[in-house]
Formats: sequence, structure tokens, C-alpha cells
Amino acid sequence: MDVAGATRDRIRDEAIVLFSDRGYATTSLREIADRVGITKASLYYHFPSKQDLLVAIVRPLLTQWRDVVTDAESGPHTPADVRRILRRCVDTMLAHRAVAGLFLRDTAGILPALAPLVGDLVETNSRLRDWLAGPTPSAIARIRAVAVLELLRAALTAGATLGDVPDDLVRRTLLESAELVLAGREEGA
Amino acid sequence: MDVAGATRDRIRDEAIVLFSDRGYATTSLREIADRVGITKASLYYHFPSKQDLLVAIVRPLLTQWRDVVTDAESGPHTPADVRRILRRCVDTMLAHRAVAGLFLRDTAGILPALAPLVGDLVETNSRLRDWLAGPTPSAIARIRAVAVLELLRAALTAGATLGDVPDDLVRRTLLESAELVLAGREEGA
DNA sequence: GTCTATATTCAGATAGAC
DNA sequence: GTCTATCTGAATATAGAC
Repeated sequence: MDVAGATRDRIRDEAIVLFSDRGYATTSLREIADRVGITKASLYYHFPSKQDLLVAIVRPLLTQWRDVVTDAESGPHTPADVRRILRRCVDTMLAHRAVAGLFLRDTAGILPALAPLVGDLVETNSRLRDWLAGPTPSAIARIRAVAVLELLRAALTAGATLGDVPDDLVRRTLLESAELVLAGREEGA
Repeated sequence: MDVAGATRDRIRDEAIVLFSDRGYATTSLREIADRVGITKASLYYHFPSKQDLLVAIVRPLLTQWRDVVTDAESGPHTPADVRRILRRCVDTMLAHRAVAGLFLRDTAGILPALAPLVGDLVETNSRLRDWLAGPTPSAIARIRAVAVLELLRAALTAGATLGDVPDDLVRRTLLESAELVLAGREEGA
């Protein structure tokens, strides 16, 4: 009664956990195979190399992330648009929570193995940053855009560090914070 | 005319760059030795193991970080205190910029090798988060504290991604943003 | 303090039987 | 699809001469 690709998915899931827990480089294919209950050789039947396994893990997130940015650039930059895009950013991170966490926790370890995709990713993030900063941005606006993208990471870490807070409260609080940062200090206080 | 410890320092510096560029696990001691212009065996004269090298690299930052948090807990939680502590956090990150960057970029790769220090670090960060959230914090206040700590990372990434912005502008902008996030949306708009 | 070996271990990857 | 068995290379680490 095995669905096609069941083993493949189990490999993927265990690999995500191990990679993000102990790092991509330090995790051996033997460990992954052991957890799944198969041998290294069987693993190689499903993924031709360790790098291919990583790429398969990461690609869905990168694809959706790129879609969000493309969407952002296709429209104007009203406050409502900014809010909509920020929300989609957070939702994308939460939808691919485990993979996004791997990205945040093992950046240096992963990027070399993702060399073929890294150019696209860097460009995507750069375009998102530029869009968030708005048309003809000041230096301060550009710093704020960087700060907002860092801030959104809390969508992934808040649950882990705080324990019990519900996703929805995290999302609302972070979106509000992001908007405050982008708007900056109001004049006249 | 060699100052005592000159080779040791050069090893440390090259290791920081390589570790944070390609990850701790993937960087071999041979690569480090090659860059310094010595052999692996000589490197082992200065550091008894790869792990000891990493600990020597990381400890100064952790010590100072702990000092900041201890200082925070020893005083009250007025807006002026919060501002002072946030500033010290940013300054600490900037003072140990390269090491802090290594920490952010290779978390998963590094933590297993830092096992003896990790307990302290986790506790320190947890205490800082609690202090920032203030006495008897709401769930939202705790999320905001997490968000602020993520936001401060931009002190390290802003320079790299934006290129030319001066440190001081980054620091001022981030401190202002952090305060806005902690204060939250003002009522009555 | 630095060198040239070398011991040891374990990774990623392949071949071929079942 | 999964197995056993094996190859190959490179890594950390050590011993001992200079």
C-alpha cells in the first residue's frame, strides 16, 4: 500500500531535521539512511548525490519566494501593497517552516552546495529589499528595508524560543512591527 | 621582530574568514594553514584541536555579550536603560563583527562544536529577551523582544548588502527601529 | 616553532546480486 | 527498490626529526 515516492519523502523529511539540527556538512548520508531505516545505497537510488538531496529540499521554498517578489514588483508601492507582500513573505516562511529554518541556521554550510541556485536567490532578495525600500529610497529607507527582512525571521524563531505563542499572534505582531519600522519615527513628539 | 602570539593571531584571523565564508565543518585545517603559510602540524602546536581553535575564536564575543546582559539585569527597565542596553548590544556585535557574522551564518555548523559553551549562551540570550520584554510582559511584548533581537542582526548584514552606508547611520537607524518595535503601535490613530 | 611523515577514521559514491 | 561489499579520497590528529 505504499504510495509512490513515500520513501523519498521520508528521506527528505529526516534530512531536513538533521541538516538543520547539526548542519549540512556534518550530517552524513549514513545517519539519514539509518533514521529512515534503509541503507546508504538505497538512498542513492532516490537521490543521485547529497547535493541533489539538498536542492530537492530547498527548491520549493525558493520558487514560492521568487513568486512573491515577482508579484511585488508587478504592482505599485502603496501601504496596502506593502502589507500584502509582507504578509505573503511571512506566510511563505511559515508554510516552509522547516526548510526556512534550515536556511537561517546553516547559511554558510548550505550556500556552497546550492551554488547553481544562489545567484537567483541573491538577486531575488536584493529585488525584494529594493522594492520594500520604495522608489528613490534614502539611505535610511534602505537600512530599514534590511532591518524588516531580518525582523521577519522572528516568525521562525519566536515559536521555538517562546514555546506556546500561537502562529497567528506572531504573524500579526511581526507585521505591525515591520510596518512601524518602515514608517520610521513620526515627526513632532 | 615577531611579537609573541603573532602566528596565533594570524591563524585566528584566517580561520574566522574561512569558517564564516564556507562553514566550520567544510573548512579544513590544511586550508587555514596554507593561507597562513605554515603546515597543519604547526597549526596544531598553537591549537590542540580544531574545536579549540573555534572556541578561542568565539569566546571573547560571548564574554562581552554576557557582560551586557548582566549589566542589563542589574538596573531598572526605563526607556533610557533599554536604549543604553540596545546600543551596547549593537556595539558588541560591531566590535566583534567578523565573529558575530560567523555566528549568524553558520549557527548549525558551529553549535555542536561549542557544546561546552552553548548552555551559557542560550541562557544569556534567554535572559536578555526576558529583560527586553520588561516585567510581567504580555505575549505580544515577548514576541516584540524576539523581533528586536532579530532586527539587530541587520547591524551586521546592512553593510554587506547595501555597500556604502556608514556604521553610525546603521546604528542610529536600527536603535530607532528597535525602540519603535518595543513600543508598538500607539493607540488612537 | 615548524617541518615530514604517517596512523586512523569516515565520508561520498559505485557495482552488482536479489 | 533495497541490499552487501567495496573503492577512493580527504580529513583530523599524532610522532618525531630539525
